[in-house]
Amino acid sequence: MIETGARRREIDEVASGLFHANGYAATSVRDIAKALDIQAASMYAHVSSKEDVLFSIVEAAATAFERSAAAATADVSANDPVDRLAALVEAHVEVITADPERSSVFVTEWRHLSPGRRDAIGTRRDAYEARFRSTIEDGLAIGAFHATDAALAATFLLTALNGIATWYRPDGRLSGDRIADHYVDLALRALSEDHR
Amino acid sequence: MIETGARRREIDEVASGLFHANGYAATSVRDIAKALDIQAASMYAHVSSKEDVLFSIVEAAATAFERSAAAATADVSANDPVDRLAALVEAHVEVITADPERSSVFVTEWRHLSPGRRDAIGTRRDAYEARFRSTIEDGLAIGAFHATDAALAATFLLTALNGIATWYRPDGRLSGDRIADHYVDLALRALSEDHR
DNA sequence: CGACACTCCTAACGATCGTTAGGTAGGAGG
DNA sequence: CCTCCTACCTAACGATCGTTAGGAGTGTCG
Repeated sequence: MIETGARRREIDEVASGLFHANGYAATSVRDIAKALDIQAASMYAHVSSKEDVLFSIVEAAATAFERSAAAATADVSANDPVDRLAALVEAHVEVITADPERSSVFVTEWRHLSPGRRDAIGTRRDAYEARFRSTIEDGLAIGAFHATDAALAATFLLTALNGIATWYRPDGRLSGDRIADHYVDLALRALSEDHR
Repeated sequence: MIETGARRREIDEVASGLFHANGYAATSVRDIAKALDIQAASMYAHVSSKEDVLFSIVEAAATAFERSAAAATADVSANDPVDRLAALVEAHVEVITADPERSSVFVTEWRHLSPGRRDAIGTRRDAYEARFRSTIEDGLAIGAFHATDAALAATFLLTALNGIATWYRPDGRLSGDRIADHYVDLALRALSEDHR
C-alpha cells in the first residue's frame, strides 16, 4: 500500500533536503515534520516509518539513474563505446544536477536502509556500474580505450561523477550543462587512446 | 589538556572503524565503549565529548594529508607541474590506503563537527584543494595540460581520489600501490596535452 | 443527508541518547 | 605505610528518539 499523493511527495522532497544537509541518522522525524509545519505523529498518516521515506527517495533516484542511462544508450549512435561512455557520463551528470539533494541521499545514505532493501539497491547499483564497466571493456576490445583496469576505471569515473552531488549548487558558478561537458571531456581523455 | 595516552589512541582507532561503518550520527558512545569492553561512562575519563573523538580523528587525517602532500612536492624533481600532480595523486592515495577508515571519516563525517571546528577543517581542506588547483593552473600556463577549468578539474580529481576511502579494502583485489599507479595514469591522461 | 477518506491534532509509550556524579580497585612513588 | 593517579565501575539525569492510540475537522461523493 504505497501512498503516492501530493503530500507524500512533499515529504520526500523536504526529507531529501534535510537528509542531504544533515544526513539520515542526524535528521529526526520531528525535523521533517517541522519543515512541513505539522506534528511528527501526523507524518505517520502518510508513511509507515522513517526508513520508508529514505527508501522512497533512494528508490526514485535509482530509477532516475537507470532510466536516464537506458535512454542515453538506446540511441543508435551509441554503438561506438566512446560515444556510449560519453552518453552515460552526460546522462549521469544530468540526473544529479536535476535533483542534487535526492542524488546525494542516494549516493551517501543508502547504507542506512534495512538489510533487505540495502541489498536490493546494491544489486541495482552493481548493474548500473556494470554499464560503465562493460562499455569500457568494449572500448578496450576495439582499441579505442587505453589499456587499463576496466573495473577500476569505472569506479574512478563513477566516484568522480557522484561527487558532483555533494558540491553542486544550482546557483553556483557552473551550470549542469557546463559541468557535463567538462566531465565528458575529462572522462574521455582519461580513457581514450587518441582523444585530443 | 589533550590526552594522548595509549587508551586514548585506541578510542580513536575503534571509533574510526565504527564511524566508517555506520556513520558518526548512527554510532553511539555506548557502541564505542562496547567495542573497547568498557562502560559508556568510562569513556569520559579519556574524552570530554563524543564530538571530541570525531574531531581528533578528522584532525589527524587532515594532518596526514597535508604532511604527505608537502613531502611529495618538496622533492626538487616536482617542479614540473605534471610531475607535481602525479606526486600529489600518489601521496593522496597512499594516505587513504594506509588508513581507509580514518580517511573516510575525514571525507564523509566532518560536517558533524561543531561550527567552529568545521570551519577550521574547511579552511584546511580549501588549502589542500588549492595545491591541486594551482598545480593544474601551472600546467595550463606552460601548455602541459589541456585547457580546461582548473578548479573543476581539481574537484573532479579529488572526488575520484576520496572515493577510494569508501570502497577500498586492504584485502581487496588491488593493492594500494596498484591503485595509486592506475589513478596517477588516469589523472595525467585526463589532464595532459600529450600524455600517452 | 450520510458515509467515507484524508489530514492533522494531543498525549503519551518505552527505548535510547550524551553526559554527570560519586565511588572503588590497583599500581607507582615518597 | 600512605598518598596520589589512572582506569574503570554503578546509577542516574534530562533530553530526544521513533512510534502508537485515539479523536476531530474538512471535503467529496453517493
